[in-house]
Amino acid sequence: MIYSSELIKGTLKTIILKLLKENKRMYGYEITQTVKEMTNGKIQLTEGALYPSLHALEAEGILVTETEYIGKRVRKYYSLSPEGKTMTKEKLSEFADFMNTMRFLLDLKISNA
Amino acid sequence: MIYSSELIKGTLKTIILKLLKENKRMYGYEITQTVKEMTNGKIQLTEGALYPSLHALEAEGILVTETEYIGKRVRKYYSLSPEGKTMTKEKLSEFADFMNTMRFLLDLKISNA
DNA sequence: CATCAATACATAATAATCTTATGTATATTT
DNA sequence: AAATATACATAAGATTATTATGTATTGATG
Repeated sequence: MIYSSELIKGTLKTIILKLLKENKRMYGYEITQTVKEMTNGKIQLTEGALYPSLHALEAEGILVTETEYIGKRVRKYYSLSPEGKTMTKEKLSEFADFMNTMRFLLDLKISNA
Repeated sequence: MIYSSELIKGTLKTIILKLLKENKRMYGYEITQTVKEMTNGKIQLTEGALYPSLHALEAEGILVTETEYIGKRVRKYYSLSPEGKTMTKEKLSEFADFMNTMRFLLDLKISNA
């Protein structure tokens, strides 16, 4: 089962920031694979959404990049700038609050699995 | 504090369906006020998002309407069609699953407040 | 060894959805 | 009397995602 796309809307940047917080630096393809594995395939980020989002975050100064070559193939690593670290804390805190609000609003049961 | 708009994206239909499940029938303005009250102002649905969404759900046969007059002022009540009730169960189940996935992915703490 | 799948980037056209602004009108509060 | 609240609606613009396409290298499979 893959979630309907509207559900995932608006969560992409939060996911990127959290993964970069935990893993110091990651490249685009690695992010898609990590999310896919961690969610058992339930969330599959598309390249058409991911790359423009990474570029935007870089342009905003939230992310910084290092380009490396693996053989002849380019790999672009992203990591959090100082402002990015601050923003990540804020975004995660806001998201946690939002989830609690939604859980209350929709009267959902908590799974502790 | 009001949540950043991107966070709320994609949750509107789920909220509408859940409220109509609990309250049998509601009108648009009532939905905005109820959500505002239940979330202490943290989620404020805008009319420009709500009304088109209600119209779309009606066109899909998910919602049915009854128009009433309160004095000279029109009020349009929405309620779930049989298909709407089925869809509501599915959407809420999917959303609960999604929340658990996101909570795991972002490693968020659970508030039982 | 040739072909397919996976890795790895990027972007453009289109679609979907939301924000912001505007419009109309009635009812209530100050 | 004027401002605020109630109650609907829609249009222009912005944002963000989907889908499709493009390029190129590397690894696996028959």
